[in-house]
Amino acid sequence: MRQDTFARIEGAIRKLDYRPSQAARQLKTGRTPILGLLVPTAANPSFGQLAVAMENFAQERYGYRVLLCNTYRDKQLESRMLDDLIDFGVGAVVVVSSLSDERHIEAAIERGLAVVSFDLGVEPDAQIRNDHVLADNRLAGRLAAMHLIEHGHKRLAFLVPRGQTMSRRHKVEGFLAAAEEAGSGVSAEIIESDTLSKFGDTELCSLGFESAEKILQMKRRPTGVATVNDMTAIGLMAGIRRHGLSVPEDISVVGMDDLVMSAYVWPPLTSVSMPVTEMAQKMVDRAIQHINTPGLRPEQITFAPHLVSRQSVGAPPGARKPAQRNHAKQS
Amino acid sequence: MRQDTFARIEGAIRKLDYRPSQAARQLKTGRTPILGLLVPTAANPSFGQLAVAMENFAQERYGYRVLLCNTYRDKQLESRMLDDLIDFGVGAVVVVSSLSDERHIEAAIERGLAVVSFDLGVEPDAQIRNDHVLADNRLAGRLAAMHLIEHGHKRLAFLVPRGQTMSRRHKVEGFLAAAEEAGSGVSAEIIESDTLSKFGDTELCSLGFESAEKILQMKRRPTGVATVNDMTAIGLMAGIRRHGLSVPEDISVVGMDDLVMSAYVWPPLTSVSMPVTEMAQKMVDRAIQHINTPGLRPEQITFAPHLVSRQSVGAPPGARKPAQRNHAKQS
DNA sequence: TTGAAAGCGCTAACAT
DNA sequence: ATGTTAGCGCTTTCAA
Repeated sequence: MRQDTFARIEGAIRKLDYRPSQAARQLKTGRTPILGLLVPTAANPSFGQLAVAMENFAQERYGYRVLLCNTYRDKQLESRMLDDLIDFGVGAVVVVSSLSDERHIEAAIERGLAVVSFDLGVEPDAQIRNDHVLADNRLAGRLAAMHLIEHGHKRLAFLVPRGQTMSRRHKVEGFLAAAEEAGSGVSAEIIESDTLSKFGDTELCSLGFESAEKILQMKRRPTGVATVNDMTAIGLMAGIRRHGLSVPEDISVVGMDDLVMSAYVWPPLTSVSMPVTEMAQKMVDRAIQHINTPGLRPEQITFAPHLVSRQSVGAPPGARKPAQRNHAKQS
Repeated sequence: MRQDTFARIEGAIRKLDYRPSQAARQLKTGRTPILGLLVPTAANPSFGQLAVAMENFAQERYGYRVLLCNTYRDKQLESRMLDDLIDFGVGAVVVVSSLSDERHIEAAIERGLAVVSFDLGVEPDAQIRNDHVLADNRLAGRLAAMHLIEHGHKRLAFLVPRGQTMSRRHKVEGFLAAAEEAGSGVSAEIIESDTLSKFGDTELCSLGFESAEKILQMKRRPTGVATVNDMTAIGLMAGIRRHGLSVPEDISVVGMDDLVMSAYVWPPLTSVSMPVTEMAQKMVDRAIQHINTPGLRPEQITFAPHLVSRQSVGAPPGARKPAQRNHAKQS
């Protein structure tokens, strides 16, 4: 193109301050620079962090924006959202740990949507039908158990909300496996808490809070308990205090997610940290690649978590001295 | 339309499973069922909650979806986002408390975008150029101060992050006014903390944490301090503990926002609660109304906050017995 | 009551 | 190197 033609056009653009219509462009090309993101709820800061990390990278790197949808882990809503996104011309979506049944997602894939599942493993035998980006959740469970065991705990427990996701199941498996391997006298139990409302992820704190009673009433009360996420762990610690016991003196607690806030609560929460930012970036990369190269082969990409040790884990009560309980309330 | 024609069409729709293209529809009608939402960062759970409340209502009530953008309170980013939203054909946007300068927002309004400002007051003399939905922040500040005063505190302080927003300014004004009115021996100071990074809202906790030192070194150390939000308050409490003092025995703390998590931290945080859900719904209502009736007159709508009393506020040290400090660390 | 056609603002393919 | 044109899939208006 000639210099002056270019200048002339530039001038016109400026003068009319012309901005291309995305709608028209999309109608022509069939694509729109938007990525979908389905999370249980943005009110849970761990998903909030994920959303921010994705939005940031998608924008900086590819000029894509992110359309955020809260699914409340509701299958109905989820598939309506998927449909809507397709109607908007969105080409790729990141779906965060829906409950295990994926039929509605497969339907969306059939209709041409590229989907990247977050934190949802694939059954060993099953064929991978779309990308999966996830933390090594078995390792996460294992890290939690090992940390507790290293501190001398023999009676472990793992607290999970009722709704099963694959990531939760894997965490449980890893936790149990590590306890088993520790052998001699180490026992581990799974405590399934009831979720009442469907807005499960907002009530994660209260769920942990209420589970405290259940745990404290067990005949062989555990001295070290892990939870699937930090919100639940924080609620659990509050519940334990409410019953007059303290963390970690009476019961040690380890969470998962390593929320920013977890370092500031009392006691500072020991937690299994997931590399959220890297995972977010990988998901965006994959999503865009799928848009650009239709036939792309689905992959499963796993990231390793690591444990961040703070002060919610200590020695079990009576580790040295003969068993003796401390009823002093924190204050 | 005749019965059978209708049936025939329905049948075709089903058979081809036809779904109208939003892009084409938008190109024709000039509108798209999407609302924009600009927040400092979705990683801050208070904005996460807001986003959820809006998304929920917009979808249920009007069939609109929400496009969430994280601004980091960065003017540059903010206006790029506004431009993008206009290009996408978005008709209305909710903007959460940008720093005071609103020129870029006015530019967007000029270009036909309807904007609803959240938590951003209008200067008394200034003309209202767009909708404003906000909490009565002066009242919020006042409630915090009064609560402290009722518990016998004489030396108050209010902790604010450096970046000025109108809502922060109003909180400060209310706080100061209430202290003033209490008269006799009640003093109040403003402590402005430095924010280092531009990602201010993610680091709110650490900001509170680091401000503890500043507060504890004051010659006439305050016994009751309020903060602009719960994240900062939680960080502050952690900082106070770090220096060997406890909340509320040595220093009482009151936050603002009343995050779900605030009830579960230790000590449970007393906080000024804003009616987020109602505000979110009002904003969506206004946004849609602006889209449907172009000439609509801008309004300023204020919601009253209320104080939720928990355990982070107590009597000042030495209220009964002669001054005596408690150096016991919580545990 | 139904069918036909114009045109929204772009992009891609083609003609100059 | 530049200009022209068809058509993406709808809605709206007008004709039958």
